[in-house]
Amino acid sequence: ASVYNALIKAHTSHGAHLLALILYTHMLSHGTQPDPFSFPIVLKACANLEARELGQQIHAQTLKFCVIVDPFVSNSLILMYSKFGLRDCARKVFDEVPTRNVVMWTTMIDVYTRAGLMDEAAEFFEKMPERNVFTWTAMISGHLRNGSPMLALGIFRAMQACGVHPDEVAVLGAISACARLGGLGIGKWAHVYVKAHGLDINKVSLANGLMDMYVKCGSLADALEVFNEMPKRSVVSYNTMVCGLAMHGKGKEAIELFENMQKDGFKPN
RNA sequence: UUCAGACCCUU
Repeated sequence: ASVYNALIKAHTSHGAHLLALILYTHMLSHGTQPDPFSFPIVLKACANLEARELGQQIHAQTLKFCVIVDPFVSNSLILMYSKFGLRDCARKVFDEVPTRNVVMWTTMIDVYTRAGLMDEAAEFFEKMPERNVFTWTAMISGHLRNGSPMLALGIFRAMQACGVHPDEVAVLGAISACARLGGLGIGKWAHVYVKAHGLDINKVSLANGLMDMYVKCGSLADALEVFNEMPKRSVVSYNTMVCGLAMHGKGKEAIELFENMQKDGFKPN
């Protein structure tokens, strides 16, 4: 099965989910049994294709072929059902797992925040035995999605108070909260934190987030500095800066940058 | 050989 798994995985990572599933059924019909490594790959493909019937069939197969409940498989089932919009099914899988790990708890929190059920998310957050940076960031992103940047910042602070070190995604959440609140002071602190802790500022989304924060907090000069120092830019980087210049009354500079963007080979979207 | 925060950050 491991040879098939590698092949199936190669297809899913290129977005060819349907081909992956065809390959999987080919494997079954040729007498090769799936192993616990097969299911997460193929369940994710079902989730992406919203293939509900097949997903349920494969759920049945996990019960048939797995002697013990594999945490990777359980989590993939929870994710798949939540993508189908079947929150109760996701919850049922979670409730029936004998030993839950931090990934499953975090997945459930994410499911609830996406549904706007922040009370349920908070309840899970408090109940769970251990939390890591993914868990904390899921709560931060959840509050941002649901229009509570103040609460997002509160969670970020609590995370640090608990001794969990923020990574790029966590800091980006805090930066995004600052942008919405106009909190230049904390935003600058976050920028310093990124530099001081060697977080990867070359991650385009992190630099984009910093630029956006500076623009919205009224510091165009800082935004331009981040932009100029970016080794790699995306079309979003240019959009952010063009809009930033325009919002700050620099119409001419905005148009110039818009033209430079096209010279750099970026097509306006 | 397999899972979670990032269909995110700009408009």
